[in-house]
Amino acid sequence: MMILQTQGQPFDLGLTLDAGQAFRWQSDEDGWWVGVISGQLVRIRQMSGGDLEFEGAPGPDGDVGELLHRYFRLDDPVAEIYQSISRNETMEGLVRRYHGLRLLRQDPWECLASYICSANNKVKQIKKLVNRICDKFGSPINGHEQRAFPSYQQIAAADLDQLKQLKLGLKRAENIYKAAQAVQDQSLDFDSLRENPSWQSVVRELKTLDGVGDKVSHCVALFSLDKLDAFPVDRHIAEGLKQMGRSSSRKQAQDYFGAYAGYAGQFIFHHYRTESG
DNA sequence: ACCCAGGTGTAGG
DNA sequence: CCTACACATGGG
Repeated sequence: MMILQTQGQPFDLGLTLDAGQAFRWQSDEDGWWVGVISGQLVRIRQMSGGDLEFEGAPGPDGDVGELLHRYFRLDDPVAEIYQSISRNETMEGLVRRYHGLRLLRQDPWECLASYICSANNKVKQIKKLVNRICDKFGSPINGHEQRAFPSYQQIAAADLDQLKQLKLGLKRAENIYKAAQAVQDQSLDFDSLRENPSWQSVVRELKTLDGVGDKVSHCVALFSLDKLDAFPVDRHIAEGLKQMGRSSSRKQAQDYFGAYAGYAGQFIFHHYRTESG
């Protein structure tokens, strides 16, 4: 059993994993969470002091502790971020109430494909679709029931008809398939998008894909490409902004919240999703 | 049966 | 810039 220290910083594992940004985590008994990161099965729970206890075999992408540290964005200046997004009393309240809610740094391809599935779906349904994709096309993990999220190479090489048989709805099978081709032929390059400091150009690139509009492109930029000023607006966030007495225009909200707007959005989303407005 | 869901694309003002 | 609507699927 290994320990990952959170250094006393605000970090709530369950809140973060259950806030509708990643779709493959399952809570076990006794507060354990099971998920797959970089093709590696990980079991993790938060101890009473706040530190994280985890187990998982080190894989080709290195030490699991380092993977988790990266995945959970433990380097984020969270105190500064929470202060920065507390721009009004409502936000102060949300930051206090959901103290320890964090953004994740997900794999861009998995994030993109998952959020193509997210359009006009409930979180519970998105989880089902994503797990269906894994069960059908993902590589098995050494003797576990779970499978990895399929690589873009695996999806690009898949039979489109088999992908369609997963009943993903709308044109998601085609759109995910075409997105995988784009990543494979490097017309879409996640590494350069991550290095690009401008969320605008990242969003512009992502939106050239079918099934990727304003909302999904901002989610991918925020949740996987380190664009913390990206600001996805879905129906919950639009409702939250309205109740905050603000315009639900994405751009206005983004300007209002500033460099860490995406963090603000996650608090708003979580609150108005779970409290149903 | 009707309504909704972390929207998108298209068509028409 | 805006609004209106169809779209596939499953759950309440």
